[in-house]
This record gives sequence, structure tokens and C-alpha cells, in this order.
Amino acid sequence: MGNSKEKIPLQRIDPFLWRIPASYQEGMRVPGVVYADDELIQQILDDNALQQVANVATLPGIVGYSLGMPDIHWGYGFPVGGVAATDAETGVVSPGGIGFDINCGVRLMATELVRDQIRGQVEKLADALFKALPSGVGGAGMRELTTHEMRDVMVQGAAWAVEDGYGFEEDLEVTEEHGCLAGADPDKVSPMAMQRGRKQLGSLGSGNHFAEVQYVEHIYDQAAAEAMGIGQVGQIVVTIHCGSRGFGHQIAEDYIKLAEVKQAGYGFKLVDRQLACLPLQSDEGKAYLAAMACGANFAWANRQLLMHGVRLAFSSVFGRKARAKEMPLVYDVCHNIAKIEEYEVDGQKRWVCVHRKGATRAFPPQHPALPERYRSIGQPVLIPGDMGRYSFVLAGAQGSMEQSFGSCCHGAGRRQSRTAAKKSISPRDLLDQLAARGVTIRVHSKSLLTEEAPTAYKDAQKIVDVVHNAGLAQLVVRLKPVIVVKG
DNA sequence: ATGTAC
Repeated sequence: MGNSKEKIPLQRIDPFLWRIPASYQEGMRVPGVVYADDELIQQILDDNALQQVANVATLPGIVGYSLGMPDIHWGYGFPVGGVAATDAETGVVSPGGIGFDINCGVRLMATELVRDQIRGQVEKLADALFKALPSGVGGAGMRELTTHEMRDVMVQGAAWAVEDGYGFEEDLEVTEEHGCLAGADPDKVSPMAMQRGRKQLGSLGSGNHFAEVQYVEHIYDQAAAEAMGIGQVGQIVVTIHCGSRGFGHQIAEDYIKLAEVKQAGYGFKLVDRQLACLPLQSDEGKAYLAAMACGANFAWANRQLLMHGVRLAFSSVFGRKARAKEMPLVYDVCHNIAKIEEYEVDGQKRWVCVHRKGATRAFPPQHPALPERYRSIGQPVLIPGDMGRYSFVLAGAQGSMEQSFGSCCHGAGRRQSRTAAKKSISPRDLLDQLAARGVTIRVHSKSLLTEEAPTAYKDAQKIVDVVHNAGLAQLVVRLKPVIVVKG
């Protein structure tokens, strides 16, 4: 039960798909399903994350399957790399199924520059980026907000930032949800969360968050790459990975506590207290979704400010070859969120609350939520790897609608804990290793950097190959790191 | 992820 280490009875469905039968554990309402190849499934078994997939399958109102992506690993209650859909009428929302960093996500910008044009300017660009992008644990951001402005950010998201001079209307068209989740209500957010958030807009934070200058190293799908404006081998692009900082974290903490307090009254039988949840149709469930939307909107505004900082840094080094208009946003995705969406489940259309925790939306071609520009190729799916190897861009595919509630993986996935990673390599050795690979780095804390060593992560190539082969998303390009800026 | 634990 719960957190035991007993052997999970995995059934192999095909080379990339495994199933945990609902008979495995008392209370499972649906089977578990995990995407992995032979090597990844071994890593996943070692981590015990499959027990969490089985635990999530007991959630009240869960439909279809409890899903695990190939980058799955142990998390708070729910695994990171997990997807769960609950019936919108009779089901629950669980804050642990969204994660502490509400709307942690990724945005990718293109440039008109190629590798040869930045040679000799790399150190200068790295300094400019590090200066332009505030970072570090608890670090303040580019823009301190008044309480009134903070409320506007919570409701308007990325559009607030554009209106305040950080970017363009065009940026919003290629941001998931146009950078604003509906239903945000600042009155459902605690004063403590507001206080933490007011100082942090436009900051990278720490942990696995970063800004990275990369080049297009390999193109899998030329037509899709061109549609995204990243169709030239050697082309320079920039990835930003960040979320809602202390603001979203405080919202998550507040509502996890509320859910724990309320749990006894609901009478659910939960196999793990970290699955604490709120009925979607209860006042508390609605309040969480309204507060979560505030966190999500703050994160979109945050990435919009950070992107502005990147554009300023590039233009300070390259002048008119890297003006803001010459650095278009390709797309912005979130990978820690819950969304109300409609899917066909067991032959019936149903509205469900899709929990994506370390999972990226991957809508296929022709989906009405996609901007015109991406209608024929599918939604850009941005998958950062680790800082030493590579990252990937994919396009959402039809299989995601049929199999995974419009979702796929979100990154490389940890294979080592933070403490294990720290023990395995010294800051000096890691910096030497990255230099040897031609990666220039600027980092706020060298001791925290080792927690993010490439060896702490699974091989992202193997992860994306699985979702590609399973038909959830199609590979478009592979990116190699040039400059990494981190907390 | 995170004012890196209550």
C-alpha cells in the first residue's frame, strides 16, 4: 500500500508502453500507464515512481488512466512527469498534482544570428545576459510591483507585461492560453503569497531554472522547423525555463494545507496524505483553481519580462542584428498546471480536469486552440534536456489526444537526487567539464550548480525518442547549448 | 521548485 517498495506487476503493451493493472492496489479506479523503453523502465523502477502512478489511480473521479511519461520521477504525492484527468463534475483537483512551481514552463525565441556571427562575442553576451536576468534563491526581480499592479498581473498574465512595455502583442499569440488562464481571482490568494510575489517578477530563481543560448544542431522535420522559424542548421536560439517563483510556491503550500484540513470531511480514502484533494465543484476546489490561475498568470508575465531582458542583452551586444523584432517568440508552454479540457473517454465525450505535473501539452495539427501559424504542424513542444548535452523541439501529434489527454513529457527527468548529484561532482570539475564541451556558464551559486550536473539527469534523447515513437509528439529539431545562465 | 524544515 501507499509507499511500500513491493514489486509492481508491470505488463508490457508494446516497445514503449507499460501497464499497471487496477488490481495491483486496493482503491485503484483505473489502470496505470507508463511510456518508456527497456532502459528507461529500469531507471523508473529503481526510483519507485510507479508506486505514485498507482496511488494517483485511486483519486476520486479519475478517468481513463493514471499516466507516467518517460521522464517520470518521484515527486510530492504525484510523480513528476505524471498526467491525471478527473471528471469535471464529480472529480477532484489535487494541488500536489500540479506541483509547487505553478506554471513552471519553457519559452523558446529564435534569432537571425548563426553560430559564426556570435564567435568572439560569447563571453560578452554571457555577461550581458547574466546582468539582465536576476537570479538566485529568494532573488528579487526586474520589476517590483505595487499591490494594485500585482493584482493586475494575477488577472492579466503576459498581456500585463506587454502593456507595461515588455514585448509585443505578437508574443501573446504564440504563448499557451495567450499567456492568461481564465478564472483568476486575486482574493483567493493569501497576503503572504502576494508579498513574496511582488518583488520577484522578472527573475529566474534557482534550481533547474535557466536561460540558455543554443544553436540548431540537427533538423528532423524541415517543414515544421521552418514554420517555427528555426529551420536553419547553426541558427542561434534562446530557451528560458522558469515558473512562478515564491509566489506559486506559497499558493501551493497554502492550498495543500487547506486540502489536508478538509480531507477528513470529504471521506475519501487516500493511500497517501500527499494526494490531499478538493472536489472540483466545492468552494475550496474552485478557490484553488482561481488561485492556481493567478500563479499561472504570474509565471507567464515572469517569462515575458525575462524574454525582454534577453532581447535587451542581445541588442546591446549585436546591435540591429538582434533587435527585439528580430528575436521572435517561437512558443511558450507550461508543464505544471491543471486545465479543464474535453476528451473522448471510453467512447464518450467528457469534460475533465487534466493535471499536468512535469508534463507538456502536445495538441495535434488542426486543434482549435493552436494559433493559425501552427495549425498545420501541431503545437510546438519544448523539451529542455540538461545543460551539457542537448534540448529538443517537437510538435504535438494526434496520438496525444487518443492516449494521453493531449500531453507528453517535459524534460530529461532526474536520475539522481540533488544530494546524490552534489556528492558525485565538485563545482570545479563540473565547470571544467562544461568548458571542455564548449559551454560558457554564468551562475549565481556554484554549489547549487552541481545539483544540476548533466549526470544528474537521464538522457533527454531517449526520452523524446519514446514520445516520438509512441505518437504523442513528433521530433522537429535538436538544440545544443552555447551559454547557460542560472541561479 | 522553494525566504532549501515545524
